[in-house]
Amino acid sequence: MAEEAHGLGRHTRQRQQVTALLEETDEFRSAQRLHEMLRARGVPVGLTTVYRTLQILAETGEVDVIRLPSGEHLYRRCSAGRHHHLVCRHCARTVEIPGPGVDQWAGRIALQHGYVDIAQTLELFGTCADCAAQSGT
Amino acid sequence: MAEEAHGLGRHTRQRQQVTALLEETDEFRSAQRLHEMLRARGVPVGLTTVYRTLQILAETGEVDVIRLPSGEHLYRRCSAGRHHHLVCRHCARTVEIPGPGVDQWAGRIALQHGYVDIAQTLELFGTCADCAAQSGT
DNA sequence: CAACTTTCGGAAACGGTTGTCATTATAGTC
DNA sequence: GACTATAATGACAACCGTTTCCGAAAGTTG
Repeated sequence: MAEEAHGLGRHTRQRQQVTALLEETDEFRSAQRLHEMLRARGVPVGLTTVYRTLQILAETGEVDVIRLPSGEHLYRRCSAGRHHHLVCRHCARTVEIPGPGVDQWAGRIALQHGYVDIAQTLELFGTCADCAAQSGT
Repeated sequence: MAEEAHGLGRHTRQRQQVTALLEETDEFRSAQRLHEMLRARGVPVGLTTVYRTLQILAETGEVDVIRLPSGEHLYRRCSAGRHHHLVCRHCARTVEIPGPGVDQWAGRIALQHGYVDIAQTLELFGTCADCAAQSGT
């Protein structure tokens, strides 16, 4: 029997590389960027595979996903616990915001209106101190 | 001198039709759907124009916009005051949630981390009572 | 090692949205 | 009412991140 500690099925070289790359930093990065980075370091992996791997990891909750206003998805290794993100819209620097309170609030609201199976999308976008300083002066 | 009560520039037949259609109901509808509806009732308007008009209306805060997980945008005439939406993921029935509290919370968090110029995206998606009853039984 | 199954990955398709640009409509001015 | 500068229109093509297709390659099992 195979070890299924992760949501992925088979233990392939490509998937290992993707997850390894995600482990390296906390930055949110797009699928395309991750693909680029792997190619740059000589790992021959297809863009399709990167997308698929990230999709699986996202479904099983092993990575966090946020969606930029532009529509592209950014991925990052997941830290434990329910939380939201405060993301710099220029450099993507991210701060994690523990947000159990928002969940409760959402659940309460939903119940009041008879809605079930609630999902919420809460992300905060802003300009971080560094980026503000650069463009400001 | 022209009347500039709205954010739109010239007062064209097409833009009047789009805004008029938005006034009719509170439903969230996509640009494509609005376009379809206008054509169906014999108003010859281009899809591009509908997109552009909605974009302007959204920028000037005259319509609310939400983004579905699929990436498509839904528009609806705006009601006054800061608020969020509880949207049924099946029928798009929407309840407005007054949410000044979330704004304050977001502002406080952002300040703590030195972020400025904050924008937040908070939408609640769920299944409304009717839709839940239909699929459940 | 052989047989079987999953995964890979290049290329093409997708779908909502935006850009292009010649044509048309609008709103001040004469 | 015409005239004219200028903004808006709209058919079509381009965009762009993402997904699908499907034959080839690699992983897994017995």
